[in-house]
Amino acid sequence: MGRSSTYYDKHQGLKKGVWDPKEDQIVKDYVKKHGVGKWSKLSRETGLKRCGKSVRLRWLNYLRPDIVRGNITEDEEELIVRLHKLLGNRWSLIAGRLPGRTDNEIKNYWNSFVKRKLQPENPLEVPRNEKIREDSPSSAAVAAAAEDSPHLTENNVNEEEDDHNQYHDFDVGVGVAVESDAINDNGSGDDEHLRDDLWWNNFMMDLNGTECNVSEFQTDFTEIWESKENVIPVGDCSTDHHDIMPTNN
DNA sequence: AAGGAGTACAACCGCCGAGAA
DNA sequence: ATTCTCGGCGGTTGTACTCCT
Repeated sequence: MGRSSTYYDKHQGLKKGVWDPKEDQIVKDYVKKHGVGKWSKLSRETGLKRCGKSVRLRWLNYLRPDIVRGNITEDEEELIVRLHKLLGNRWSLIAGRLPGRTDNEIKNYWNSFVKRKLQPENPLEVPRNEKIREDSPSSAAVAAAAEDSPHLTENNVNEEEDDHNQYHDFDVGVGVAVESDAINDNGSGDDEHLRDDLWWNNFMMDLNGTECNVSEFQTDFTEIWESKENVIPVGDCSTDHHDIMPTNN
């Protein structure tokens, strides 16, 4: 899947393309020892022939221990649709509300699946390959969201995004709350949570001043998550971000 | 069985902002 | 004050895979 061939950037002597298991292990070992961040330093010190950006991407999208593998669940899909309605293409922020999911994964998911479903001419058509996905997403959920926001069709997503540009001043660097032991060893994991919560708090407060109705938004989540079993009740928005996620059994 | 079309997703690219030098 | 480096983000690309005809 993805890019198949490995090749070298002759200008910089950097390797590109698919990662092999040895490279993955080097990154894992380094992070375990030194924590995340300083990706360029990682490359230099380990002799990994990858640029820092590439290493960072590999870690965030594939190697992180808290990554959730598998298909997007119905619950997650509902959340994605509603968060996208609020935030637009702010994938890192959306991913920050879906523990274990990456912005890349959500972006791919949206581009390949949800947007197609939101097309008004064929909103509920099931894609051919959906049979492959064991827990295929809920068409009803997406259709309902499309009904809520019929302006969110493929043709005008960019216009919608302009409406969200008002949020660009926020600290968006808190998108993903990393929870691995390695990160906590480094002392940054808890801070990440705190900053995440702070951001979310600010976001909810600022939302009050926009055309989006924050109380309506909160009601939506309450209805969604409290209607399911084993859901932690939605508290105020200063609580941990897991407060809107069902517990895992 | 083979070829074409559509899909999933890993990875790259370009831009931007923050902090260091 | 300016330049450089690095990390982060969203957009896009490219290929393996799957299904349909």
